[in-house]
Amino acid sequence: MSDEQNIKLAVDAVVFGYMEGELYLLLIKRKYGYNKDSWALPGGFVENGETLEQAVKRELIEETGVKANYLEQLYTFGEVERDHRRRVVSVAYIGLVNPQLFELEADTDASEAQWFLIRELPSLAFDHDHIAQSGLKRLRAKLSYEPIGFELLNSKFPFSDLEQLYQGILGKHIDRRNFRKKLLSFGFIEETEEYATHSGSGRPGKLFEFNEQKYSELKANGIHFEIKLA
Amino acid sequence: MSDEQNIKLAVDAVVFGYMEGELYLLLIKRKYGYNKDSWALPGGFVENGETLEQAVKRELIEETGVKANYLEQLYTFGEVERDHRRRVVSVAYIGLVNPQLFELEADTDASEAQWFLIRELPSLAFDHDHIAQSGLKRLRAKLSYEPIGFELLNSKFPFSDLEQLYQGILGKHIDRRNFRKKLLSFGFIEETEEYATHSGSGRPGKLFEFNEQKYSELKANGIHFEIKLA
DNA sequence: GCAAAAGTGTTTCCTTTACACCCATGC
DNA sequence: GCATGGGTGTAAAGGAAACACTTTTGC
Repeated sequence: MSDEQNIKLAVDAVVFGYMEGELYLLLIKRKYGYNKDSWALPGGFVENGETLEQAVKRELIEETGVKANYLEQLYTFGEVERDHRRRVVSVAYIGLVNPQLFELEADTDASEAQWFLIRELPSLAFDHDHIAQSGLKRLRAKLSYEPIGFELLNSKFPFSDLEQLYQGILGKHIDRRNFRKKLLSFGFIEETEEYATHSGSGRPGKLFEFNEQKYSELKANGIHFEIKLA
Repeated sequence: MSDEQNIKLAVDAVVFGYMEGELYLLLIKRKYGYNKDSWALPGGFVENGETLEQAVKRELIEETGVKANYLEQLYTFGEVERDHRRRVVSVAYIGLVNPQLFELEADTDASEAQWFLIRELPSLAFDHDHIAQSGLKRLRAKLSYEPIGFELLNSKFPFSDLEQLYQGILGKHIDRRNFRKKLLSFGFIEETEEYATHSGSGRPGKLFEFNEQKYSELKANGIHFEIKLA
């Protein structure tokens, strides 16, 4: 029985980054084989001795040099013809990364790795357009009912960064006062004594930091968070 | 290269049924191989020419005779040691079924198929306990922010059935008046002119039906549904 | 001193909750 | 006629939304 008879299992990563008010997606250019030279999501086959999550992390590092500190399983794509060469089922993950923390380095299968503005994506190999869109949809949904997104920022950030992040990703205007009131009311965002170094004009804002532990505690008790999309 | 070198891909189904105020889980007794005679979730290997969803549907029918009218992907379980014999990664689905519509028939790999009260589950083969619990958690979460659950009832049902279903699954008391008001306010539950045939004592209630189309339209526009768990 | 962003409270509105009595039916 | 579940409205409380002026800084 040839290899052609078996279903191969792969993982793909939809990794988002955020810089200066804009959301980016991490893509690689494939070095070998079918779909060579087209842009695609980082990913690859799962090896026998590793879990799915280990596989994504490994592929991400190999292909881009990025180590995602937030990873969550998105969906498993199992259409029969998603890869024309052979049957491949792929488990997709969402990752969040602060791009400033990594220098992109294409290593193995990828000849290039690059951040693309989310609203200027090239067309992607296989069904990766579809996977990326699902990822984006999930990110938006999740952001609006769970305060993730701190992974996209520096560990200390002015409040306006958070605002902009939310507005950027959700594509909506958010009332500054209500947003700040709400997020601070949970208690997992803490004020530090530092101030932003003036990154332009205007009054420098205080820096805040995310208290992951407090967040986990609250979450365990059923946090109730929601940013309306109106 | 022996078969042992390849990862096998399976699907498993966490199928819920609802009868007389109680939530049930559909289990099979395995006929062959390792874990023979222990209870397990219906499921099996994905074949090369079928999608994941087709595989679940096929296995469900083969092993239990049940045709789920609601199926949603739950999660993909990829721990290395979840099956001690060889590497198996499993894509789990949640299904909802009105048990009264089917006679259980174990067919191929299963020697028996049976509905188990959710609070009296036997211990299951492999990591199926874990999968089942994830499924239950998801069902509860989903039920509380999206009005699924009509698949568990007859197509025409008295309002009290819905109430009981919600209370049964969420394990909480719900105010009858507020619940009815809220659900009817969406407009996808329609009053019929029929009345329940007295299934006991008391005044027979009007029968309602779920208008799936209206529901889909609303959902597309971003429905806002939530049943508080307090 | 002016342009740019940060910081801050109050009022209005709407949604959610709590709550109790009458009605139809079977026995 | 009584036991059982069905049907219904209103008031109070709480959370979300709308909204504008003052402060600090760089230039």
